[in-house]
Amino acid sequence: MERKGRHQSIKENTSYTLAKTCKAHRVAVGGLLAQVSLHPGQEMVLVELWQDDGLRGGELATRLAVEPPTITKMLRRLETCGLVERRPDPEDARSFRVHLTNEGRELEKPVHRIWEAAETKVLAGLSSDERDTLRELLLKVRANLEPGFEHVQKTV
Amino acid sequence: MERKGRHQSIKENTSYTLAKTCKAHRVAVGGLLAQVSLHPGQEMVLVELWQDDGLRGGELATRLAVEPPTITKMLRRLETCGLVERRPDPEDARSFRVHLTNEGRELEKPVHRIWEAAETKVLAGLSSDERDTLRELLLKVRANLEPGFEHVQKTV
DNA sequence: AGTGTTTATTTAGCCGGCTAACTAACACCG
DNA sequence: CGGTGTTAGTTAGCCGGCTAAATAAACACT
Repeated sequence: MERKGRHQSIKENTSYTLAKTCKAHRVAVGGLLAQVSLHPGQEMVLVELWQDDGLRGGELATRLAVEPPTITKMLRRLETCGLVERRPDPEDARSFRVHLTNEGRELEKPVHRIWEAAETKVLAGLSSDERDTLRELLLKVRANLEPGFEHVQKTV
Repeated sequence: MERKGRHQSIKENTSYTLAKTCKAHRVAVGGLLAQVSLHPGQEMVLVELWQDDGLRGGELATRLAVEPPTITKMLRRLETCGLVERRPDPEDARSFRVHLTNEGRELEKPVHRIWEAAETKVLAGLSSDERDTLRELLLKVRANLEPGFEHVQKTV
């Protein structure tokens, strides 16, 4: 019976394990982010801005692989918190540029430390080889799932 | 400079890649689940019920690693859709049992197929060894992150 | 120039998820 | 028996995410 698939239950899927692992990860990071009064997801906006301040709203949405309305609301809240500010785009009156405030810039190190703590927890008990392998495999999977994301294999 | 950590940017973290990979996965599965009018996350409730019909609300929350209010709202919606029904627990008047309706049961195969499609997409281009390795590594990471989740190594 | 189309963003409203605060039933124990 | 504390769920309200529909500026073409 049930000869169609390899799996008795969805729970056997690697896909399922990926989802559950990620949920656990989000919970873990979320708990740490609360220390700096950030909600899970908001740090991703800041990561992009720390790298390239002054992005346009649409570009942010693209980079985060998120729909525009999500950015609208997140930016409103981040602006209310005083972490970013929106400035009109001189080249296009439809657009705006998102800039970090000093307060936003000051969060970089704390959030960096939080992500390092998460990294440590995630990789605990894995050998150096296993860590590299996991990273490479996740990048491959991401390339499979995310159109437009291309994984360039590390020079091995 | 910046001798403290190995990473220049959070984007180098395996942790970051895990989060991004999972987001892509959620989007992919979500797109497919729309075919059966399910929102991402709802299928997890059904997975538990397909395995053990008649669970109590609290038990569902525990298994999904979700807070009770989340279950309250999800069940209300699933009930409205006619996929599950709540029946009073004869042994405890505070509690209730969640039972699948016929309609809920009928979703098992379609959702199963959807997850298999996702699985195929996730694992595309990975060798059999790589697939096993990915699965094992994800389980280890999950065990690192999720208190109470223990990964029993497969007999190798 | 004027009309039509495409592009950037917002609004409204829904869903999954959370915390905090509340209610109601059970359980225990003096 | 009755009071106290614990346990199961709900409500309210917030945040990240989505879709559909509206707005408004830029562009494109006659």
